[in-house]
Amino acid sequence: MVSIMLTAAGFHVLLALAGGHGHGYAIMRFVDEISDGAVRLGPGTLYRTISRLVADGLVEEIEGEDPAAPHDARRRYYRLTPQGVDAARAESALMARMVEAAREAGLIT
Amino acid sequence: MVSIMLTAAGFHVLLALAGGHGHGYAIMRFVDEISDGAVRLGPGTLYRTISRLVADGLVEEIEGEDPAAPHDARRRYYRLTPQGVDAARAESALMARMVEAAREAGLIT
DNA sequence: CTCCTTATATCCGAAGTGGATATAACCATC
DNA sequence: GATGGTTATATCCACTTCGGATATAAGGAG
Repeated sequence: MVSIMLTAAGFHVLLALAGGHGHGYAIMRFVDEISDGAVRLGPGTLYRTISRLVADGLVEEIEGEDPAAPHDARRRYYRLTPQGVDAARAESALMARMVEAAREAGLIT
Repeated sequence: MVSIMLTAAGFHVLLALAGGHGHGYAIMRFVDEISDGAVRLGPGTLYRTISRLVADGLVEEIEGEDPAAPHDARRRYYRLTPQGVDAARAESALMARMVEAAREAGLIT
């Protein structure tokens, strides 16, 4: 498999961050919710994926914290870099084409 | 990652078969085309993925061949089993939800 | 305090991937 | 009927990624 190489887990993380879910545990819950529990990122995959995305320059850690949430010293917040946004867009477009193909094949009612 | 979990390659194969692309090489070209060349299943991943799907009961080999195509003794034809259709439907629905989330996050213009 | 949930981190065996290599049938053309 | 390019399937190896277990600890409710 080629391309800008996002794994499925990587895309889930980018999508969660694009939707404003800024720290690891929130990402995990987001993925669980959006998939109705069908996809579950365990801690191993989750934090490993985040650090890979940081190393690849698609995600960066930010120092601040969510002013709307109570203080929690354990949390580490992240956001997409411009390259991360590009990668998420490209992968979203690809996925939209596949959904379209699935619809044409009668797989979506 | 949980459930009857399809890998990305596995979903691509099911999608190609649902669209009527009945043998390995045709699947490879379908994936290449639908992704504008961004995703390429090499022979290793392709044939290994097919045999895994057969072992899991999502795909089955059929003896006949495409009457519209010239005879080619090398080809091996496949089709989705009912379970394969179910899996493809479930994965398509999940993917459609993710595309929807991507759209809400402004990732699709 | 105690206990449950939230939160991050790391380790290990298992699964999956990519690309190279191999083999051979098919087809055009010279 | 030899030659060479494309189509087609199969297998191997090193590498990456995954899932789940384990560890640690802060936060919050009782």
